[in-house]
Parts: sequence; C-alpha cells; structure tokens
Amino acid sequence: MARRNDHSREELKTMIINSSWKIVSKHGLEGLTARRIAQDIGYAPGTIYNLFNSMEDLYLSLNAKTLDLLYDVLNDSTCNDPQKKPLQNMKIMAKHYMDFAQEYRPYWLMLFNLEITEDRIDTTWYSEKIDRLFSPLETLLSPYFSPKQTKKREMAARVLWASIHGLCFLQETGKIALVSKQNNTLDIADYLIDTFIKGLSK
Amino acid sequence: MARRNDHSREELKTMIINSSWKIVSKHGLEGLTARRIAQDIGYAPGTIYNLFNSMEDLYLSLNAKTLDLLYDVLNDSTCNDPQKKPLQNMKIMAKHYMDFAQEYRPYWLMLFNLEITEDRIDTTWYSEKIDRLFSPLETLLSPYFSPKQTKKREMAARVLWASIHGLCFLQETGKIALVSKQNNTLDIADYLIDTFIKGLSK
DNA sequence: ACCTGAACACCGTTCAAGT
DNA sequence: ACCTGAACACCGTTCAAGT
Repeated sequence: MARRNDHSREELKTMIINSSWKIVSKHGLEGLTARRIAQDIGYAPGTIYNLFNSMEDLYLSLNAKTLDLLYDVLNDSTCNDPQKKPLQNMKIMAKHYMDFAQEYRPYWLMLFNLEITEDRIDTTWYSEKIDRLFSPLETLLSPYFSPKQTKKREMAARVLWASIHGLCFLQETGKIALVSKQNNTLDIADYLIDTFIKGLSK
Repeated sequence: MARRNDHSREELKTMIINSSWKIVSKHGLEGLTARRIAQDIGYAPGTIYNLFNSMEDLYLSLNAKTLDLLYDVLNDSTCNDPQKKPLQNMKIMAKHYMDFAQEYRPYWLMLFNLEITEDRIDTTWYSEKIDRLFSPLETLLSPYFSPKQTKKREMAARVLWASIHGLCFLQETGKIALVSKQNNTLDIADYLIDTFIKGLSK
C-alpha cells in the first residue's frame, strides 16, 4: 500500500471529477458513490477524502462544471442574434434553459439539491458563477428601464429568471401537471414572458 | 416473538406517520430512517414494510399531510377577505405560501424532493391534492378573464403559482441570492404579481 | 396472521499502518 | 508524504423463524 504518486493532486482532482461526471450520466445521481468513484479511478475510497473534504464538496465541484456549461448556453443564445427583438431573444433564452435542463437533467437537478452549499466551505466563487447567469437576461431587459434604474432592472432579471426556473423545475420533476394537452412547457414559458414584459412596458 | 396484535393496521399506519412527522421536526429530513421510526413506535424495522411498500411510499403519505395543511392555509387566506381587491388577496396568498414554506420548511422541501412520485404506486389521489391547490388562485384571477376563457385562466393560475414558487424555492434553499439588501423576498413576490397582473390587464 | 431480528448489500467517513 | 483498506457507525430492505 501507499505512496504511489502516480498522479499529482491536480491530476487526481480532475480524474475524480471526470469519473463522477461519467458515473452520473451512466447511473444517475443516486449511483454516484465514493466507493464507485474510487474503483473507477483505481484508488482506495480514502483517497477521495484527500482531495475533497466530503462528498458534498465534490458535488459542489460538479455543480461548478454544470454552471459553466449553462452559462455558455445562455450567453450564446443571446449574443448571436442582436438584430432580433429582446422579447424574442428572451424566449430563445428560456427555451435554451429548458433544453439544457432536459439534456443535462441529473446535473441540472443537482444544482438545486438541498443541503449542498454548506457554510463550512467558502463559496463566494460559487455565488459568482450563479450571479453571472443573470447578466445576459439583464442585458435583454435594458430597453425597458432607464439607465439609472440599475437595481430595478437587476430585480426584474432575477424575478423573471426565477419564474422561468419555477416553471421548468415543476415541469421537469413532474411534481405538477402544469401543462395541459394543448400547451407544452415552452408555450407556457412564452406566455409568462409575454405577460411579464407587457406588465413592464405598461 | 411476534403476533402482538396490539394495534390494528390502521392504527399502526397513523402511528408510523405521526412518528415520522415528529422525527422530521426534531431531526430534519435526513434524520428520518426506518430504524428510528421503528424504535420510536416500539416495533421492529420490518414492521414498517408491512404497512408501507418502501420509505418512498411513506414519504408520499407525509406529503399528503403537508399538501392538506398547505391547502387549508391557501384557502383560508383568500376566503376571509372577499371585500378586498384580487390583487391584494393574491399578495396575501403569496405571503402565506412563503410563510408556510418557512414554518414547515422540511416538509415543504420534501414535496419537491426528487425521485418521489414513483410510478409503481397509483398516485391519482396525489395529483388531485396538487391540482386542488390552484383553485383559490384561479378564483382570484377570474376578474381578468371572460367566463369562457377557462383554459386561459387555468394556465395563468399555474404560471403565476409556479413563478411564485420559483422565487420561494430559490430563496428558501439559498441557492440564489435573489434578494438584495433593500428588498426582501416578499417585496419581490409583490413585484412579480404586480407586473404579471399589469400584463394580464393590458 | 403478525411481528421479529438477524442478515444482506450497501452507504460516507476516518485513521492507524504501511511504503 | 501519500495512499491503503479495514473499521466504525450507519443505511433500506428482506425473509426465515417464532408465537
């Protein structure tokens, strides 16, 4: 036993994260265990605790990866169509968010899993990754606010985003039948955006 | 050992549910284990599986209790002030929802825990309990729709409810700092309702 | 028929002991 | 210093065996 030093700390960390990512996509969230990761990377279970404080700490690193992916998706969805109207771009953004939720379902659900984001760890970097997500939507909302109303615009972005997320979450988890036979989730998101923006313009 | 027959099936079932409720409020969600329940009611762990198919089945029964409580809260909050304007009543309802989420935090979170609502169990009664939650809000929204627009009104109720839930959820789980120093969650919910209703009236 | 409790197959996490 | 792997204290769930 011991002192193999096959890999550096950094290497081991990425090995663990990559292995975890693979395991989740193959076996789902509940299939992700320390023992399985250890087996996959060819180390003992204890080794994981040399790199991460706990499994929750590892979950946080996985979430970081997901947030980066999500940011790219949201950012791309608005930057590429500057000639379109903000309203249309918002709908596109909502669609992309919902597509993301579906495509990366377990990772996306993990973001909102309870009891993560423990206070023991310093998570300012994590909060920043989240805050960053709102900026594309804020940009799209700027036509509806005077340049002075920074706080108001910020609030609008967060409220609208949380609302769309609420629709998406309830839909994806199947907790609530939001959608009747005629309407799919996308129609419902469009309806929310239309109504909200109308309310803003009034 | 065995064949005590101290309690009927029904008695045992309520004993288990009551004990679970007590355990969650004392030790939180993660403190709820089959072994702890068994110890609390003075039976063997195996007995629980005589009454419930699985722990998830038991969770569902707990959720039923929570949904009933929530329904009462939402219903009372609107019925008692019929002279007030719908907009005000909606805000009151949102406040009550958020208060409920805070007061019954672990039970409320349980409602949205993943992987519950399995298909093995017949859960039409469960869906009905959820659908019922929207009716008070639908009633409040009726002034904004013609009597013929039943489907539209229904959709509006679900979208608005999901949106408020989204705010509440992100806030309560601390995933996203929606609230800046000036605004609390309640202000934000009011803002959403104001804007949405303005959009509807337009 | 009802209930037991030991057993099975797992968990996350720790830490003395090896190299 | 790094890694092991056995050990600790748990899980949910099952089921032969008792009354």
